[in-house]
Amino acid sequence: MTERPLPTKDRLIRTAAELFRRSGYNGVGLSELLSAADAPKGSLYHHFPNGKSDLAVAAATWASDGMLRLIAASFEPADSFQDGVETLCHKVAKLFDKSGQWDGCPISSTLFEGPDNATFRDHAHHLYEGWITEVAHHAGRFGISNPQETADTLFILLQGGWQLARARQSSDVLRALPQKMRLTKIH
Amino acid sequence: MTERPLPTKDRLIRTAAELFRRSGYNGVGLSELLSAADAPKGSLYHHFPNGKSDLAVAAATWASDGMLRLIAASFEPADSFQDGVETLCHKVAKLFDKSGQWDGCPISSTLFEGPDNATFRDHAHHLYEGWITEVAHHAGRFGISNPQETADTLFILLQGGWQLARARQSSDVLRALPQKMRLTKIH
DNA sequence: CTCATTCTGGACCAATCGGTCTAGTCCTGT
DNA sequence: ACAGGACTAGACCGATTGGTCCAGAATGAG
Repeated sequence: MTERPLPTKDRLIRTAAELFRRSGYNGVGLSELLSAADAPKGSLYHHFPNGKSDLAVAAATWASDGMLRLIAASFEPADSFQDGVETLCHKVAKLFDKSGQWDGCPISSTLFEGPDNATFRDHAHHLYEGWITEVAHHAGRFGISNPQETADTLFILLQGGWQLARARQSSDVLRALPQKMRLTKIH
Repeated sequence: MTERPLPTKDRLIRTAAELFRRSGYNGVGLSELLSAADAPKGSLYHHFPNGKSDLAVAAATWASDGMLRLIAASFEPADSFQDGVETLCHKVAKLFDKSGQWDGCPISSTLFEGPDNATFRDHAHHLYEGWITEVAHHAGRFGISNPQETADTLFILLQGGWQLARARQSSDVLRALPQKMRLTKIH
């Protein structure tokens, strides 16, 4: 086992991402968070001077980076755009199953709540557009005619599909997405 | 003006639905809720013995009924299923704009948080399937070959579209949904 | 070894949380 | 007129919230 102690800051970010995804920004108290991360309060406010909100932004960014890596890992070795879509949806479905079939989208759970802070909204928008840009890049690479719109569609299907999967407690919906996507516009 | 005083119970449900949609179940305190509804605490616990959670279920149900009426109002006078989809997406876009382009889905904001109560999850599932069943009914009525799957797709597009619209602070995404739907499966 | 900096540990705080409880008001049926 | 249930009003409660603060441990540079 790689029993790496992992620095406190990273431990905070990871557990924050996990807990916020499960219960939402307002559903997680600092005490619960700190005990889960096994860190004292002083460390939190040392690494994140603005406390909970700073940590939430960091956690959402970290989670978003993971998604970007998932997208890249799906499309880079793919033979076609449709092939990448298939792989991505499959990976997301696995992620869903591993998350206990209940957690929400890490970004919306973390940033779409809490203070109706403009910073939160803008950051969420920024992260989402990052996903879409990454998908659009690959769409263009595979010669899809309207990469931006195609990326939008995939994003919408994944978000909506995740929501329905959550309600049904089943990843079947997510696995069926590529078919819907195929019928959409990949000529 | 129809200055109907509206009974306390209904006032509680309506304001609860509104506030939960905006800030999520855990983002709204009883004090804020009660002052917004101009009701004392005693009334809440008279009408909803289990307090906040009972109220949340009632609020989500009320909001869901509104959505069911929106679906019916879109498909009943329609000339075709695709026509109904167009109308529905248009209506939802208007709703989005009227909500200040920030509120979430009333059901997920209210029930997908809070206690990881099984009751909440089941009720959310029940309400969502109600929407889908209603759409599927109209899809069948218009001779769509696979009404259930078509209804699923529309639900997914609306949920995902709403999410993206929220991030972009624009209802354009929602208005563009019918086109994606058309390309999807209506023969 | 020494000193400065970074980081940890946790006591402490006011504010707010959801919830309980009871005294009183209002409304309705008789 | 009066009885009785439906409803309101809000004081009050213990628990928990996010946040502050500082003493001290650990660390790295000279």
